[in-house]
Amino acid sequence: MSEQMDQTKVDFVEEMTLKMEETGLPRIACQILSWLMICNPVHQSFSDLIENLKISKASISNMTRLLIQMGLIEKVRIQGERQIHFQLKNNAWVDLLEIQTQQIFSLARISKKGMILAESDENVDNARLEEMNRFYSFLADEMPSLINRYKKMS
Amino acid sequence: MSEQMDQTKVDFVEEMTLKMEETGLPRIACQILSWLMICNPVHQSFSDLIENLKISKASISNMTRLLIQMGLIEKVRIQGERQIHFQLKNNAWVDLLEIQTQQIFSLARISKKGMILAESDENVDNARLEEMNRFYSFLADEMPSLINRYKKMS
DNA sequence: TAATTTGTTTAGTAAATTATGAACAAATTG
DNA sequence: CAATTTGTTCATAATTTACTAAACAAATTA
Repeated sequence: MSEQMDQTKVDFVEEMTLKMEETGLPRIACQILSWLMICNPVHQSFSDLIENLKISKASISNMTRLLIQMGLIEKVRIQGERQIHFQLKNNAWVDLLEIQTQQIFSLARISKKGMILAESDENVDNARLEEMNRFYSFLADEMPSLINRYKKMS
Repeated sequence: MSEQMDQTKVDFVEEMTLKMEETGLPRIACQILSWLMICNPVHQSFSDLIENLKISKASISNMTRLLIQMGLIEKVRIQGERQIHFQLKNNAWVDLLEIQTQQIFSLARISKKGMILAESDENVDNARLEEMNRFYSFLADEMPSLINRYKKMS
């Protein structure tokens, strides 16, 4: 029973890891993140991660730092335990989308800049830059309120 | 004057390329895409791209194929010209977001699957999977209508 | 303070990706 | 049909990234 559940967990980690890798995140970061979705307890030490994911200490050090920088996980101190523990942050996924929304702002800004530059050149057809800017300006407007709408749901 | 405008274009291509590279797209694909935002005429041949971007024929062949697969650009035949030409597709950016929305569907599905698996194990705290699923289900619901709202704008 | 545990950093390797020149194939022209 | 142009594919070079083992530093314990 415990054995069987472990296999189920391995499968889940593998599936979620594969999907997350598509975003460009390194494999081991994806494995750690996926494991932290389903582990028991919710916080895991270096040795927990080594044992369950079969990865090196160095990778854990590096990839947890990356995930912390991204705002997806956090370090926690557990009463009576010497080792550092890691756990998924509350609101990790919302925070991630908020960061990605910054890219949308950048693309709106760049396309606007291009429009202004191209306006002074009558040989350049501005339609492409205008369409890009119209779209990303729309998203830049809408994403924050979309996210707020989610946050206000209880 | 033409010289000066060229420099402005080079700067735009460089800035947009740097930003697009953050998404993980190869540098040359980003350069082609950026150039196709501002070139005159809007369609460009192999030799146009080689001349303006200083990149190899082989890279153009490979990276345009990638951009076509992504739905961002298209091949066009120009009346009286032998060479294939490439141009930015209409609605490229909206189409791109629609593809990215597929990822959201996947994450909603995976987290749901995890919830179901974890329910049968009383030792696993389901809160993390539930939060992830609540968020991506929300987005999976909302993104299509957000995109439709944009499409209906005139 | 010596011994042990814990975590980071360094250094090196393995693997994957990106980009190119050259060979090749296909189409067009004279 | 020979010569030229056009675009793809192949082989390889260059770069980057991911990962680990081992060295190291810091903290804890005995």
